[in-house]
Amino acid sequence: MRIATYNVNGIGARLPRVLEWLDAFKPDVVCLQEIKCMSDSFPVKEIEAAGYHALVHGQKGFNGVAILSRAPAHETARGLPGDPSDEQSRYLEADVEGVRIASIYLPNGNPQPGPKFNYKLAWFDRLRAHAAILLARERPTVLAGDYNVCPTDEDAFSMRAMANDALVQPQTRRKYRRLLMQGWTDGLRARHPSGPIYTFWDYQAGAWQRDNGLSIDRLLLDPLAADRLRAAGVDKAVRGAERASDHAPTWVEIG
DNA sequence: ATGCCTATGCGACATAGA
Repeated sequence: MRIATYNVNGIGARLPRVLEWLDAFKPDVVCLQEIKCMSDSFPVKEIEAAGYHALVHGQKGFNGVAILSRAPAHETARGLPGDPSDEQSRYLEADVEGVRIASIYLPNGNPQPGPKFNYKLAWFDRLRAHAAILLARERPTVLAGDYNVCPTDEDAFSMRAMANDALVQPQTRRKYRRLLMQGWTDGLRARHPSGPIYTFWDYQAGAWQRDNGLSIDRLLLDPLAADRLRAAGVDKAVRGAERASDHAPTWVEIG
């Protein structure tokens, strides 16, 4: 079973790229982030024609997550629990063929310090609280998404360029590390333990051409899913296409 | 030191991204 996460940066602009990629790589489950549309504006017809079911948690203009799956998906959560006043669509969760899968769009948090950074850190705390509940179920679980954190210096092309960015701050890294320490395995790093394995390249300053990337899209596996981990990777070539997202699809294969 | 680029919205520039 191949599970992918892909921040598409607007499904309206990205649909041709997504359909090409689905046809070429045929992932079983796809967690999308930044669809940037309302749920009823999502191109369900086109996705279904490509052979996928679609669960959509949208929002006008910004954010928005979805889960695409070849097998039917049974929704288990819409929105991250813990703050009823949070109206941003950044979390969707479902069971697919016995695997609990979450599509996560963790807040960016820039500029820092400031209210957006505080929101990011608070969101991280809520995610950790919910993740503990998922772990306690002791069922195969994959938390897939754009975590908006470079966990180590190796996950950024330049620490000098990123020094003031919310993605590399010690507070951000601490939250991510605390999440992992609950018992999650970072599937991408488990299969690529050292060196750059970027998943994002900025549109600006020729970042793609210079390979100035960041590694911020990850899939976290509970112990049962981690035991079944076969492979992990980044579909880097997708980033080089015309009108590409600034993120590349990132995936794990579990047996 | 700043902006570089891209997507969206009821738009004619602003906001957000990372």
